[in-house]
Amino acid sequence: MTEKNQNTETRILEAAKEIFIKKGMDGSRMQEIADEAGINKSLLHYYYRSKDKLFEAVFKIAIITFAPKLFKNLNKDLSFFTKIELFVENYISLIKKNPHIPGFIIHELGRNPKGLVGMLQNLNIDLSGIKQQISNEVEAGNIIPIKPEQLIVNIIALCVFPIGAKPIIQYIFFEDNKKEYNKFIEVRKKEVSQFIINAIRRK
Amino acid sequence: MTEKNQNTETRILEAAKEIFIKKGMDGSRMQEIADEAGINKSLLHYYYRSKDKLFEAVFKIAIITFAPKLFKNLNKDLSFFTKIELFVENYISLIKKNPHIPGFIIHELGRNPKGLVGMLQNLNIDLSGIKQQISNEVEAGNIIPIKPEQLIVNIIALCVFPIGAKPIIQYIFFEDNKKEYNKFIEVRKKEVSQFIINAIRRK
DNA sequence: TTTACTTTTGACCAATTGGTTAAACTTATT
DNA sequence: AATAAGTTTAACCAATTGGTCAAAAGTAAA
Repeated sequence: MTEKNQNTETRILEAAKEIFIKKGMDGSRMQEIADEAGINKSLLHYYYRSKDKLFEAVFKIAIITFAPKLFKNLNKDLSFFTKIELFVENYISLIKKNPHIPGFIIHELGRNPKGLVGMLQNLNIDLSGIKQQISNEVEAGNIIPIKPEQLIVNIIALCVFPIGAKPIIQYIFFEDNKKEYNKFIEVRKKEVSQFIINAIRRK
Repeated sequence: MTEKNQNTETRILEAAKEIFIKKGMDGSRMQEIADEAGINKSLLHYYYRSKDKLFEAVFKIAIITFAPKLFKNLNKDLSFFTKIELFVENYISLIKKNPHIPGFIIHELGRNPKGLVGMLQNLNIDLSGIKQQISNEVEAGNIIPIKPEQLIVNIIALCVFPIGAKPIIQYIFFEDNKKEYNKFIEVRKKEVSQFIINAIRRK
């Protein structure tokens, strides 16, 4: 693989990511992706044989961006609540940089669950560590009784939804004022973790 | 308008709702909608002139289903926390019956914000009542200081996200076991409101 | 330079898709 | 029954789209 080859392949993937994640599989055109990458449409088929193959590559990237290093602070020597604070701040920042990814994943999974859910298997996401830690905190009486799945989903919901649903929230609450909305999200980086900690802390 | 006309028009709208909300504007075919409604494709254009017009009708229905009677218990003579409990239970039940609507709205708004956000104007959603009530509760010292927008978004996020993201959650947490996932959602009808109340109640 | 190989392009194709149109069929009115 | 109006259908069309293919352009080795 020559260097120019690599460049082209990367440019294609970057362009496909941009278009697919914004418009979805069905709303994206191979020609548009080629234009975005600044190449001939035939080259798309030269590197990735079909639209489906190209989409698959982008979908994997989206999942990896969305699902992953959530728990990079998990093994550090920090209190449970501090970990929550770090996670919330990191995750909101991450989603804010890729605001279309949640909607993209949800829409595409709803459209083709069989084909795409299977793709998750390759990424073997392991939550046993964090689940165990939550159970420990419950047993130690540091937090109220709560199923690990419920707490994890709550945390992710509070981080992801407000950014995924940006257009509605920005319109309904802030009269479509982008700056007001951004301020709203910035505030959440601190407040969401306090909200969560209040909810689960033993009194 | 004769009765048969009404029937046909209704059947078309029902079919369009089914298809559009599941597959999105770009992924839906007029022929498929016609088949679903059991009529000839030309009839779609006879009642709704174009795909866009038909989509617009469906999108409005989706918004109305999603955004609306959230606050039907708002004016009853109940405590603030009881209202939250009622709202959470009602809203989760509502979304559970229409699980594709959140993803649909988010995806379509992301695809065409200019055209569709404007459509929200017609529905003049009024949150001033609930916002005022939250402010009152804060001032009365019944709940911790929190901006009404933050609390409302938190509540909706905790209700909507776990159902909108069903395929992922069902796969990651419950090995794609539908019953386990359903139990998970049922539990949330009670637990989410307790989570919220814990988070905001003055100690 | 010649040869062999990869990369890139333009021209082209078959299938699909939203939409049109004229004719057939219903229904109500006279 | 005849007329007029709305309703439904089949056949058709132009445009778009994913994909193919052979030729051109670039690259490296001989």
